Amino acid sequence: MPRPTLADVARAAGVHPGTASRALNPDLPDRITAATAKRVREAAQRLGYVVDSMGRSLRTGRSRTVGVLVPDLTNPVFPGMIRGIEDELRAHDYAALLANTDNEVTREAELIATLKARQCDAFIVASALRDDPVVRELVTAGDRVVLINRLLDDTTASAVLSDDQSGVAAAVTHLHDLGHKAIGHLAGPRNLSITQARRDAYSHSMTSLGLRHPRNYFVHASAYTAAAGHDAALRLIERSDVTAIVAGNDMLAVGCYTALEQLGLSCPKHISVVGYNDMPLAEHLRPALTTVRMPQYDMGVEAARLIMNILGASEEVSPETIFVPTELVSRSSTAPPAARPRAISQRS
Amino acid sequence: MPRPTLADVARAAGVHPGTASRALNPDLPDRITAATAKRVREAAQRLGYVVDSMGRSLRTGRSRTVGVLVPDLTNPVFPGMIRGIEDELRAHDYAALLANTDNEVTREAELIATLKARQCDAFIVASALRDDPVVRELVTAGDRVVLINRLLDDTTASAVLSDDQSGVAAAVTHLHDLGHKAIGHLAGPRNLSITQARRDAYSHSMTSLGLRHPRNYFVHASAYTAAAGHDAALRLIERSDVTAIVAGNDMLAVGCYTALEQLGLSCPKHISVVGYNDMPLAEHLRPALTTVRMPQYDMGVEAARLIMNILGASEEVSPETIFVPTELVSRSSTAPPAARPRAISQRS
DNA sequence: ATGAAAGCGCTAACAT
DNA sequence: ATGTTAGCGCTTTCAT
Repeated sequence: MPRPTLADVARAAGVHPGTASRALNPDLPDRITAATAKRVREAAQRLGYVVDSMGRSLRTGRSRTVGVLVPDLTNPVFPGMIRGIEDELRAHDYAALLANTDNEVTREAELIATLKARQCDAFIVASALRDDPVVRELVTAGDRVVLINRLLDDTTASAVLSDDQSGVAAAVTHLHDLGHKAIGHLAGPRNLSITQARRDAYSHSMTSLGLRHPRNYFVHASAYTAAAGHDAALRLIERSDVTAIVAGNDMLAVGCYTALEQLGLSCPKHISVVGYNDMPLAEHLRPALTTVRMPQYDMGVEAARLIMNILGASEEVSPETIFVPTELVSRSSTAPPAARPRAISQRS
Repeated sequence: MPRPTLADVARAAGVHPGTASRALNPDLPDRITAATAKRVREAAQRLGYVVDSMGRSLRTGRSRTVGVLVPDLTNPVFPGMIRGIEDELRAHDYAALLANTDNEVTREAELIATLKARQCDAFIVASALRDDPVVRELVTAGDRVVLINRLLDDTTASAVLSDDQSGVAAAVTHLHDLGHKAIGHLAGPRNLSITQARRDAYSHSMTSLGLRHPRNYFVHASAYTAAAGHDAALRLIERSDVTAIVAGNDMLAVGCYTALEQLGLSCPKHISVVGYNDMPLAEHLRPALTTVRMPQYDMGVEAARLIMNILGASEEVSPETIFVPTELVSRSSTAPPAARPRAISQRS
């Protein structure tokens, strides 16, 4: 026997479909007798009825679905956020439609089109570039959008961010407390807002501690990956006398590790490294990575809450930015500075 | 102006909606004049028309959506698979609806109900327990299901698996070639089919190499996590004289690392460790993990292909099992055996 | 080859 | 408080 329909339930309960609908959606204007409501619910239960979301969506114009765009699911930061998003959405009877953009704007555009075709009510975007044309279009066109771990240049949208200012400050201060003066920064690619935020936070922290930070103390990696971090770390270490590195995220910190290994240097003996995010497995790297913990799950939850607020409001709500607090997790990749050995083995 | 509908396109092209529908879905029985087809397509293009999948689904009874159930997105094996699934599905104009089961059967049941309500045409399940009642129900009820990296006891369903037999054999042989005789196995939880498959493969490999493998040479971890692996590895090392461990997956191998560290032993000096999966970051652990690579992305692609075949067929297709080949990746966690130091520090 | 019309399952406006 | 009715956007059978 096929899936029971609302009409089946209504028939079984001896009422009309409209009544059955109202009985099962108690928050509607017109109320229903407790008795009939009960009868309908029981019939639904007995037949194993579940609403057909297609029929409902077609009628209401809303799908109770939120599109979630991430740049790369294999980056371990995102799964945590997604869990948070999913859990919070489900609590409101919404589902997440997930898509990878691969950091490609064209793919992002394509996916957004697909998601719109599937009638997503809103979008949570973790993949936005600073000048992302597709996402900007989405925001300016009045679609409901929440950014997560990202911002757009020149366009305000609701967003959930970690408090990079205090996070980076904690990292720099931690290294300073250990006795480091020559602290470098391995920044991510320029086209992401977090890169800029963390770099500014680095400069600001160094300045307020009275530490020099000449141009050769920081370098940009071409992506937030271990490989790009490796290349950039080689440049940073060869061109400067830094005894410690604040990496833009944990994957870049991993790149520092492999660069140090290649140069015959050891962490934290010769150079200390601090990451950012506290991704899964960070504590299982060797040395265990000192890093700034970003509450990924909570960020996801907050993003979903923002979206639910926006969807629940009858009028347009003004954009809101939520900063989640960070926490320095001190492990084994940081130690007091020691002299770097004279001869650095050249690149292979 | 609101999203254009098919009627809008039809009007713009000077045809009736039915004709427009046929023009845009070229693989239907009745063909259309090349001229009108072109006219309709151009109108659609011009207006920026995208089909409303709700309307279509309501009419056709199919949603072009596949539910994907994973036990835990933060386990780094799954993102790769999901990427493969997504890419292949999208090539056929299908979307994936993703959900985490958290390894809880009740949550799994709930999610499947939700996904059914959203009219998923099929399911790809990476979360099935050997005796999973919910998934079994799905299979026996005739729903379209493909399992990935999992099997059910007593119920045949289409599945994509890694070739554990040869994968584990490669690991054992590798250790044997290095000179190890006392090779232990750190297995996963008993309620998963891969645990059983890998354990059987271990026994079989040991036997065919003529190696002893008494009961104290293997132990089950309570979950495929680093913490559970840690506990089980302590038991294995304390109760046996193994000089090498084949771990059920990479997370368990990480547990071996921390257990060894706690015991004051070093890897690979005192004990060699081989993982399974070659998850992201495996090469960035210290020591870099020797492991059996499982082509996660390809497995996802294969699972999606199976589903597309099943969905495309007019009749019921008989279940098919695809084994993907594995490859041993030799890194730094394996080396020739050395005597284990006499005194093992007791557990803290 | 195209037009006409019905209907998928649901909800909301209107009627009682 | 409940019944009646219309229609969301699409596909498809039937007619021409």
